Amino acid sequence: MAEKRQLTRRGRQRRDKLLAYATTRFAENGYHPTSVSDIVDGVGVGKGVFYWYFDSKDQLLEEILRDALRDLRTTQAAAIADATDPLQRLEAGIRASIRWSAANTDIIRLVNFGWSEESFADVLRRGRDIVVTDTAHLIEQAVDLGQIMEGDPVMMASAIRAVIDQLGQEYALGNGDVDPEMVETAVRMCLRGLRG
Amino acid sequence: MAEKRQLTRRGRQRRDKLLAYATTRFAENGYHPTSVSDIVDGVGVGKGVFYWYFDSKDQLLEEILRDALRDLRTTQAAAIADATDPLQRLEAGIRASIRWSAANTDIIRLVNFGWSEESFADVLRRGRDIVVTDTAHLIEQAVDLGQIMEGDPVMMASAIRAVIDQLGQEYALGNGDVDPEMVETAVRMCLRGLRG
DNA sequence: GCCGTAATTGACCGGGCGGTCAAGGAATTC
DNA sequence: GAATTCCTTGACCGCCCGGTCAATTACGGC
Repeated sequence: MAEKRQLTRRGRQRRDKLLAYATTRFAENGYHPTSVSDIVDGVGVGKGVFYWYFDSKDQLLEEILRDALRDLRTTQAAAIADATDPLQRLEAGIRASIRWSAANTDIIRLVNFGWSEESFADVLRRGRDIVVTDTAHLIEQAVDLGQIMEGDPVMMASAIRAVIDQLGQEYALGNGDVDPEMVETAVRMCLRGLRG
Repeated sequence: MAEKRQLTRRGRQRRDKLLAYATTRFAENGYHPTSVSDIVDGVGVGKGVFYWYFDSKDQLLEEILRDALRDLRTTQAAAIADATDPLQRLEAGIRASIRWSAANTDIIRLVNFGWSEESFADVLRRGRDIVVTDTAHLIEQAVDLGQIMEGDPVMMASAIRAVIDQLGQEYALGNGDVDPEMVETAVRMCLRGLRG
C-alpha cells in the first residue's frame, strides 16, 4: 500500500506534482478519458512512479477531493479568524468560499463528475455535510445573540451552500467571466435569507 | 448510420426501451462504468441490436440529453398554455420545471456527468441557453406590461434557472426527500427577485 | 405464400486500459 | 564504502471495452 510510505522532500514534491497535473487533466479532459499513462507522460515519469505514490486511479481522485475539502475549510478558517462577531464571521466565510470557488474551477468540475459515481459520491456527501455543519455552528452562535431569526440552522446552512454552489457553477461552467455584482447579490441573498 | 433508419412500431419500442434502460443504468452506475454489454444484457437482446439503433455509446448519451431537453420544454409549454398573463405564465413554468426535476432525477445526474466531458458539455451549453432564452422571452413580456422591474432579461432568466437547478440537485443528490415548503421558497425567490 | 426489408444474433476483433514487477539507480545513514 | 531505504523504469499482462459483421430470422405488403 502506498499509504504508509515514508516520503522524502523529493518524494512529496513528485506526489504533489502528480496530484496537481491529474487535477487539471481530469478537469479538462474528463476522469475516465484521462488514462494513468496520460498523467505519467505529462509529468514525464515512468508508470511505476504513479503506483509508488497512489494505490489506484480511483484512490487518486478520492484524495484530490478530500484535499480540496481540507483546503476549502482551511481557507474559510483563516478568513473568519479576524472577526469575532458571528454575523461578520459568517459573511467573511461566505466571501472566502466564493473566492475559493473562483480560484478552483477545476475542483468544481471534478465534484460534478464525482456525484455521478457512487464511490466518489460517498466522499462528496460526507464533505458536503461537514461544510454545512461548520456553517450551521456559526449560524447557531448568531441565533444565540439574536442576530438572525430562529429556525433550523442546518437548513439555513444548506441554503447558503446552495447559493455559493450555484455561483461556483457559474465560474466553472459559464461562458464568459462573472459579473462582480453577482457576488454581492449572492452575499446579500445569503444574509437576507437569514433574517426572514 | 442508424440515423435515417425507417423504424417499424416494434423498432421504435425497442429503441425506447434501450434509451430508458440506459438512462437508469447510467444514472445509477455512471456512464463509463456501464458498458454497452451491460445495457443489451439488461434489456435481453444481442449486442448488434444496440448498434442497429445507435451509432455509438456517446451518441446514445447525447440523444438522451437532447430528448430530455425536448421533454422539459414540452412540459413547460403545456404548463403555461392555460394562463395568458405573463407573470402567471412565468410562475406556471417555474413550477412545471420543478416538478419535472423531481420526476427526472436520473437526467439531472446525467447532466452533472455531462458537464465533465467537452463533447457532452457542448450539448448541455446549447440546451441551457435555449431554456434561458425561453424564460427571457416570458420576462420581456412581463417587463413590457410593467409587471416587473427593468433589467437584463437573460440575467434574470439565468438566476431563475439557477434556483430551479439547485432544487433539482436537492432532489437528485439529497439524502432524504425534499420539504415541500422548499418549493414554495424557491418559487417566491424567483418571483421576488424579479421585482427588485 | 412469397419477397423485400427490418430486426436480431453472438462470435469475434483490435486496442487501450489499469495495474504489476524484476531490476536498477539515487540519497542517506552509519 | 557498505548497507539500507527511497525512488524510478518500462516492458509486460490479462481483461474487457466499444464496435463489426456475415448469417439468420421475423414481419408486412401484396
